[in-house]
Amino acid sequence: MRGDGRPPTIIDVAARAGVSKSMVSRVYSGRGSVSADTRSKVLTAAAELGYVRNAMAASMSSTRTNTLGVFVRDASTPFYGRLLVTMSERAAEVGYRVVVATGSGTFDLDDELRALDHLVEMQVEGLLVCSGLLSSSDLVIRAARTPLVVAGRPETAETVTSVYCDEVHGGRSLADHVADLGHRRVTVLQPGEHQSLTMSSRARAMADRLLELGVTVDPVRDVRIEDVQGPVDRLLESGGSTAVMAPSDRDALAVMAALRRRGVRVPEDVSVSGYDGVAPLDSPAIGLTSWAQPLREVGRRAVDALLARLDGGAPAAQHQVLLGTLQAGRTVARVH
Amino acid sequence: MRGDGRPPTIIDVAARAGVSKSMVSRVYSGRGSVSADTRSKVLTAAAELGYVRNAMAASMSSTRTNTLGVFVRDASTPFYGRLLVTMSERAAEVGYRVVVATGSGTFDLDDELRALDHLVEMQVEGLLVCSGLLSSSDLVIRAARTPLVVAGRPETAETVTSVYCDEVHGGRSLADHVADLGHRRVTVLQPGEHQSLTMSSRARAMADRLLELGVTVDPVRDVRIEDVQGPVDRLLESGGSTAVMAPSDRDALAVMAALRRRGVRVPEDVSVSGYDGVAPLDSPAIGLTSWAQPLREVGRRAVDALLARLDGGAPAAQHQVLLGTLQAGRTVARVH
DNA sequence: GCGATCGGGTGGAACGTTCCCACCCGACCG
DNA sequence: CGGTCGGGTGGGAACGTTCCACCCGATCGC
Repeated sequence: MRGDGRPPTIIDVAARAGVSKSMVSRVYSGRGSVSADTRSKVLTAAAELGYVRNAMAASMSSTRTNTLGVFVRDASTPFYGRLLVTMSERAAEVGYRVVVATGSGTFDLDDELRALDHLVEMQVEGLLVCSGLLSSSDLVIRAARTPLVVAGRPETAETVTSVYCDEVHGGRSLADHVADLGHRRVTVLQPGEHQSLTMSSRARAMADRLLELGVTVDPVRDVRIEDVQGPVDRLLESGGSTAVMAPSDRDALAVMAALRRRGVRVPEDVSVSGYDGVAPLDSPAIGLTSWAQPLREVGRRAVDALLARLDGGAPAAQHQVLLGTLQAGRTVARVH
Repeated sequence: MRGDGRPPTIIDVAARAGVSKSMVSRVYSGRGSVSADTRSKVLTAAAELGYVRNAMAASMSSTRTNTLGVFVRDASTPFYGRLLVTMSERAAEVGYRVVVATGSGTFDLDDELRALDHLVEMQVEGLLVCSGLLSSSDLVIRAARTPLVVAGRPETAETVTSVYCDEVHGGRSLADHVADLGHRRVTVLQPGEHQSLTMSSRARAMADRLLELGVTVDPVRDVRIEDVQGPVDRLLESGGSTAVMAPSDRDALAVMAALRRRGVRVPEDVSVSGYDGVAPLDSPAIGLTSWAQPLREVGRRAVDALLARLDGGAPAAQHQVLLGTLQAGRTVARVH
């Protein structure tokens, strides 16, 4: 060991074990052949010294990091949290490490781009991006350098692979369910495209389908979750709609809170539906009616798609579209 | 640029800009002085080449990574998710990067230890650990090499710094609330210490306080969240308790689901309380009565405590204990 | 019995940065 | 007017691994 306080290196271990540093490297990297005798000498010397391998130096030298970068918009939400966990699980299964960058509610576009660039600087071999905010062109630039897979939101750019759910199918199916239960006039919350691509498209699908079915739609456009009270109050004043379809579970919860504040019962007086099907709102104790996205499947497939590109063969870009399932809860009641 | 397909390095940039590699390094690391002219020459050359800095090589050479490692037990839960996001936010504020490792529901102790060791191998300068599973002695060993802060669970070891909430205060206060509302017989779900240190101690505090107040306690020990139906059924048969206190919001939700399955209304027939105060159950739409832990504060302070140790001065180990606040919802009703 | 093969081993050159030291030169000081 | 200072610059030695070329002796097929 060196005199100073720095942690021991393979050279220190080699000296103590009486072998060359190459042997220590072989023991730890698992490449090349080592006799049982040498291996145990190295291992005991390492244990005595308290040696731990320097993964950075290793990948610096081998120019392989065995690491995937995951960016999620906000890990504290169940949607992205679930995606993050499945991805890191799957990556671990196939022998990759994961470096995670997460934003938060207050994160803006520049922050997200910076976080993404950080990941690239850390020499990740591939990038998994989960965010509705980043624009396609921003991603294309980065995808030129590092293989990139977008998960959880549609992406049609040629050079970017993506795995996502069919928002139109989901929105229409959920609208079917609401109409089936007898609702003839429905308020649909429709965020703008600048707020979220996924939410606006699923909400548009809901409205379109309802109209097709002859249901009257009260559209509320560009509504933000913080001020959902106003639209809800107006809905109650005009008194027409028997149901509110929100573009996400989170929005549905906000609507339910606003209704409750006015003494309106869900679903006896007004029905409410969400979208995403995230925990814990799917619990029977709450019973939110929603459209469940197969997030585990999305996460798993996104990792696999990225790996396929990394391991060579895979075509430049492929787009996998998954379907979800109806989560029929208690917040949408039958009307007569 | 080199002939092969490898990404450009500072040497390539230097050649193109007509300066030495030292200059390029200075421009990107911000250390040392560079004339405005040289800086712009370097920057344009870099842009033309599509150069991105290799963060690994940089920290390899400087033996400083500017990176903190965060381990959370399961990022998909709101509790750990919140902790993770606040920590990464705070770290970003003070100029550190974060490498995250997350387990999942199926993660066992060995997996957690491996994940922790991975983080250390990646040369993080400090470790933030959020998990009720890891034993104190496992952590002490790792803390010897890398400064380590435990967040969200009590830790009394000498060499480990910790930031956590006072479980006894919280448990007792919540018990006070339930007793105040007139409940004279209460079922308390008490997990074993091997399941979770925090949950078992808060549950014990609840039971103790209720007994002090002359309330009859029906203890249910070592209950697991999957089979909460049995205890709930027995409670209904014996018919004594007017309230169930669960050791977490998640457990409370499971109890509510089990009650509903038997046609029992909450809170009209039986009251239920949780613990943690996590989103989205704190929404007025749901109104779960709980004890809210100041997770943002825990996360922020944990990062700051770690930084204090890194920047030298801080004492070997300090333990910060925070208090929570009552989240009075609607799931615990007044009884007469 | 002899070249080919193979398991086990060595030493040194990468990998892409940072950091230290040496150097130059113009400005300022006594 | 010589000496000192400091901004700007270049060269080379780290940093801790992996990987490659090479070496040695034992076994193998013929």
